[in-house]
Amino acid sequence: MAGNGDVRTRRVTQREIARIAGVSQATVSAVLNGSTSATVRIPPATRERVQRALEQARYVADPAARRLAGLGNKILGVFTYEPAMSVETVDFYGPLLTGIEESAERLGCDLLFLTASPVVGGRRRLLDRRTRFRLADGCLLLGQDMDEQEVAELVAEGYPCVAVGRREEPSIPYVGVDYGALTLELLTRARALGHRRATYLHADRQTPSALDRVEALGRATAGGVLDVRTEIVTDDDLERAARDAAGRGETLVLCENAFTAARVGSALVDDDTVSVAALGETEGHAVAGRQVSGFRLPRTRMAHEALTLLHRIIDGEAAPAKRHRLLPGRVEPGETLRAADGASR
Amino acid sequence: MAGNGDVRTRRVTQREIARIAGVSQATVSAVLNGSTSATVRIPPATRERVQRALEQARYVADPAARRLAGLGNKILGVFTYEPAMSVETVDFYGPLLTGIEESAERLGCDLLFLTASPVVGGRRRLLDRRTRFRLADGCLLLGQDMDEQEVAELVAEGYPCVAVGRREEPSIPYVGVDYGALTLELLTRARALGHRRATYLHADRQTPSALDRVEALGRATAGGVLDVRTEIVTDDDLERAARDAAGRGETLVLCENAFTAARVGSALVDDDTVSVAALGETEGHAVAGRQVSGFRLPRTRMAHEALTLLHRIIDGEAAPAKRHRLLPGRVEPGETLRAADGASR
DNA sequence: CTGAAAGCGCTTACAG
DNA sequence: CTGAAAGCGCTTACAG
Repeated sequence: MAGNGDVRTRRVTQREIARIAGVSQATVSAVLNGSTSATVRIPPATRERVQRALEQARYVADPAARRLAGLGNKILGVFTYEPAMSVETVDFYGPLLTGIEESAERLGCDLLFLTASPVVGGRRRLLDRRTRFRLADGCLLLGQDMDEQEVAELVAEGYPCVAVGRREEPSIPYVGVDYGALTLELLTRARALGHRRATYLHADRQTPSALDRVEALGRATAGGVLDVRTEIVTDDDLERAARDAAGRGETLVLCENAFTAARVGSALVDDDTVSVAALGETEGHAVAGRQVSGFRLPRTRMAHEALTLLHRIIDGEAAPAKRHRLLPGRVEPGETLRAADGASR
Repeated sequence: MAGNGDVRTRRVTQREIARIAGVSQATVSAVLNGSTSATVRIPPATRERVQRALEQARYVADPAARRLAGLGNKILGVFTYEPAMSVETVDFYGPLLTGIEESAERLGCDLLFLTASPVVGGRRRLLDRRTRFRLADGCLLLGQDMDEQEVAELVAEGYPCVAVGRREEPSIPYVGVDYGALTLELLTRARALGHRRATYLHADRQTPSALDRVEALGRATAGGVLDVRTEIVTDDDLERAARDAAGRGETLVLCENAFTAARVGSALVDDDTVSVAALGETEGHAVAGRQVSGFRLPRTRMAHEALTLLHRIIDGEAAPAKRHRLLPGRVEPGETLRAADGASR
């Protein structure tokens, strides 16, 4: 069968090293692994002889064999529910990938990107016969639209995973961003600028971080910070909904992300009485030359923390209580959130 | 030893499936592998029973065991001599990564990024005890500054590799860009615009593609297309060398890449008599709002072709003659290469 | 201190 | 048609 042929390459094994050094294969293994067992103490002379043979023959352990024998390989899996390096998604994934690569290098780990997993219904299947994450010591999970049940199964089996982004399912370790705190901070700022009533336009996604934002808006309303109406809109309805909000005399339209905020901003560009802000990363997004107000998310750091957490879990060093982290972000004041009276900020 | 502990997770094996289905483990393997041997013909009834057990127990083959048993794993290694996903290098590697991910998905392969290999003297070591590319069926090699000898050793051992970028060492398969043809095309264009004498400022790197450019310039000079002087400059000397060229009455300064071209362009921005062009990718580079003249390189396609070639070599399907490919690029006319008389193009 | 042996999960001739 | 057996390269108790 093509693509499945014998790919063994002639290479140096421990047996060969043993022959050269005049010891047993088990001794070579012991030298390599720093004499694990307390009983095993190899005399310096033997050790050196083996080391020399190792160097000379350029021995490299076969990771498959190590793995099969029950050892870790310092390989971390990366599972993305959608392509991560494509032109469309690089905005979101790019900073994460930067952090992942950096951390992997620092931790001395290789990265297995599970690009082969079949895409069913627009997202990759994690639990599939063809998914090979088991070669990795553990796996990082990236993507908005994650099947938490699947991940929970994996975790229950004892396989180390860490999600990037908050998860509901309590068994799943994650590193996310504190959208609740960011949302509240932005609203507080809006209030200081004179805003009293706002509308949040969203697509009603049920991801944890989407829910965090809605929940924070509710708390802000209840707490008297700002009176926020929420409205579920489709993509086609965005501009209409924004104009309606303006018609009701609201002075602020909040959007789920920079893209929708930019569209709303464009639709209201002639209306100085309405501000716009996104409850998401807005770097590089502008309306009529004005930086969109919103958040700065520490994406590279998230990746870094997630990989570090994964590494700890693999090492059995992460107490369950430390498996959930929300990192703080920063509010980007931007230029589309202005004073409520229409004056420039 | 931390980080090296037992990472086996309790999982379903063929033996377990065999027990459920009431057959031998070997039969399970035969069913899974589509009855390779001609002698093996499993009756539909048995096959179905096994299939059901496989589904029900969510069997996933252990890639390490498959590998050890001599089969391919559909894992392609990616070795980059420098970080590929960092902010500094994403310009160069980004389009390559896009192509790599796409192709891997299409080929049904996972990607092993060898981020763990130790960096010695500013670049990653390929042949090192810690390098785990052997887990992959083959390996893609990315980076300007490649130790061809090392790679040749790997190839000689029978390990499938493909380099991105032309290589001198004839045993190394590669997919590169035809810098020679691009350089000639740009010079021909310059001649049509009235240029007769130019200087090429370069750092005297000895990479194959750097040499291709110099060689093409030599041919162009010998062939009477354009009289090109070449000058080796350090980074600090760039502006001085460019002004000298102008002083000698040359009308065109050629640079190695868009960054140096932009610097030269800035230094000569007041001098309408001197044009600037880069013998490299210039997308997104401008001087005083003018797109830098140069090349458009098919980086995504290169990655795609390289991965496809690697896949073929692994399958034993690539005739040695087909292991070297130079793809055509496109000359980007840009706005910094103007008519030699200083008029706008 | 060191070697022989079992076992990790799989494939692949080879007997029945 | 199906099972028993050897072997891939490694680790790890366990005997000597």
